[in-house]
Amino acid sequence: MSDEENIVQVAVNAPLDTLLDYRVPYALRERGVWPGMRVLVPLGASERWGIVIGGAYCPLDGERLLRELIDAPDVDAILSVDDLRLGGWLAGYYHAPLGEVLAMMVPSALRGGETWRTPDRHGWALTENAPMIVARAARQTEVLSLLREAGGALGDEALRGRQSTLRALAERGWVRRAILAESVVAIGRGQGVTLSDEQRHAHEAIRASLGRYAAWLLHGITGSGKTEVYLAAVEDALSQGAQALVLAPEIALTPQLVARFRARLGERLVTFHSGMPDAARRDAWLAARAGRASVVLGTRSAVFVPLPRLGLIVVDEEHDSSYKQQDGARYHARDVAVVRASQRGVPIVMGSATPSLESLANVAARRYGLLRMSQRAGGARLPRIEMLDVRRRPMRDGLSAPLIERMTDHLLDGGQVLLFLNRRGYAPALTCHVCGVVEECRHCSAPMTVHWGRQRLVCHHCGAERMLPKACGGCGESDFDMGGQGTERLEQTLLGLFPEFPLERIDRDTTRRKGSLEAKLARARDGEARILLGTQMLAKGHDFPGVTLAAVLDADSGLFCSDFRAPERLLQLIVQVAGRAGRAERKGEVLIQTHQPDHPLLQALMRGGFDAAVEELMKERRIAVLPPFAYLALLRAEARDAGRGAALLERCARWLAEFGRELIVWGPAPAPLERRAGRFREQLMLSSRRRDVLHEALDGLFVAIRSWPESKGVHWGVDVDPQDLG
DNA sequence: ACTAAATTTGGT
DNA sequence: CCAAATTTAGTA
Repeated sequence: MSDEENIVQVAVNAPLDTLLDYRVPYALRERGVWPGMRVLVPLGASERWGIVIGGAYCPLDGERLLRELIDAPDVDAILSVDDLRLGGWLAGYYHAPLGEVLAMMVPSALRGGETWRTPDRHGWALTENAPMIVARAARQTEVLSLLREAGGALGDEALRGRQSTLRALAERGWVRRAILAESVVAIGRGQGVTLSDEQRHAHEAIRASLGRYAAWLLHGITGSGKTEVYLAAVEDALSQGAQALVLAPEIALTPQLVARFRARLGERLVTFHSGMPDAARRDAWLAARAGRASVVLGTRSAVFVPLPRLGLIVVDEEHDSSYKQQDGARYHARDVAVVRASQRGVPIVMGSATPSLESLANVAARRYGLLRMSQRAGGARLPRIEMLDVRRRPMRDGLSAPLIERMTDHLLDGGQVLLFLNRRGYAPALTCHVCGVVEECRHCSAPMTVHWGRQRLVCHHCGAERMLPKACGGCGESDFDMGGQGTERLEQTLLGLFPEFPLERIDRDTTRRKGSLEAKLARARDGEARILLGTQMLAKGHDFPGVTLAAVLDADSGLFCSDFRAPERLLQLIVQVAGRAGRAERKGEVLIQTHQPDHPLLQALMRGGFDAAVEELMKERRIAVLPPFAYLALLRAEARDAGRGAALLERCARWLAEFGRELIVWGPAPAPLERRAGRFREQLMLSSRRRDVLHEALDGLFVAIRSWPESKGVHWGVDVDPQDLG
């Protein structure tokens, strides 16, 4: 066939399990079409975008004619061979369609028809003397930081509606008109920073591994100065002319990390996270791709930012579960980062004060090197952790008398107090005191949370809201019981107990408005707020030097939970919380309220700290054949009517039985939240000590499922290495 | 995902 | 009984 040379395989952005072949039309042949290029293709009756994977030499057998590409607007491939290789691994490992994976690797502003090589794009650029903030000019400060985040310059289209602000800034000489292809200002290497012995040791190990693949776990307690090590290693990479990729869990939650990187690396740094406008994300992505930006600091999705001269990857807080994507291709950014480092032959540094069991197991298996830092900068001491046995103690809305006493001591002593309660709202349920009916979400099989301030019931799973009922729907009486604690109720209790001490509640409900989190954190840091109350949110990566007492109000909820990772998360919370208390000269205290003081995990923690507690968790995981001693995949099935999902998974379980003892199958069982958003959810857990067996089983199973009648009308999918089983 | 085709539902 | 609603198959 004479057309052989002019046929390409395309990974179309659609949930297809194969690549599709297309003919290259006459008009596109001269310029050529090659792997990594974006192409617009006909698919059924519509048009879709895809990425060229390669040439095809053996098109469809049979006489059916291949269809032609509609367009290939770019002059060059948008994804490099390296990018395609990473995407190929991702699609295989997470069992996601290649076309969807590759689309995910490209920022949304470049996914459609807009061409990305826009010569002479006009915009605005920062000048050298632009300040970080402009006093009493929030709009100007915002524009300056937008420009800074994008690498120093942004196109007009990304700055629409800000023309008057820009004109004001231009008059003061802080911004100027610019053509965007030009390179941005670079500043020199940071100086005057002395590393401690531990930091120097870690830094030297990483430096010695530049230029080849090596994986490092930097296990450093809070305050040991991990960021300084990252910065030193990044500067090493930059001085060799390489680029660096730095991942952090929730960039919006860690402005301090961004500020420190920005201060040291200046305009060579771009940030990349989901809170940025599409145009700014595209510009940061293109700046990295063109080599104009040397360092990319971003969240999960930044793991795909193209870096032609990649020399180092850093993953901060590697244990954090927000690295796991929870929909679509359910990838884990830390694990993708390790694969990327290995494919590109560069070192990766994963840091945490509370490493995941998976990473610790990789250290034990000698796949990762361990770098430990156990000294706190400035000689600050780690706080004492104390268990508070609350059995038979009088409780006042979740606060035991000894805790209230201890809080009083610390507050009168001038200290700050930090309280954790991992449940927002007023009360976790509204129960009729007469007939016992619990107000449930109409779409989920879960009780709705009472939000007193808004006088509403809110479903924390699907977000549904309704008015607080005046009378019980079952019996008509209006005598309700609101047992249990949420942060909103605790706030009221604390306002009553300690009216003279300013309080700051930090959870998703009180930080919804833009900038309110920053404002609250600032009040917490500078000591204006004396009592800090919040959810998980408060434990992540914030420094509160004035805190002398921290308390975990309900440890038991982490000890008895159907999710096998809950105890690990509780341990991480306690140790992270401990790191927040007493960082300055004052020694801190950590209190853990529990009804289970004899629980082996808590006992181990008291006896031998984090390491002993980890050993305890490892023991349990080994016996139960759970990660890191086995690999998991969760098959999910969702259907409008009950039973159909289970029927499909039932057949899957039977089919998988052929793999024998190498593969353990649990279920099918209703998902922890059986009914969610109006659909019934079932799941089947697969576990194997051998990763290859698990993946082989999944590959075979998917081919089989598509031919089964049970799969009709059922939404099904797989989550490889699931984080939470919900 | 999107769309066209096939099948079920449902109202007069 | 036919039109609307819902499910299913296929995409090169």
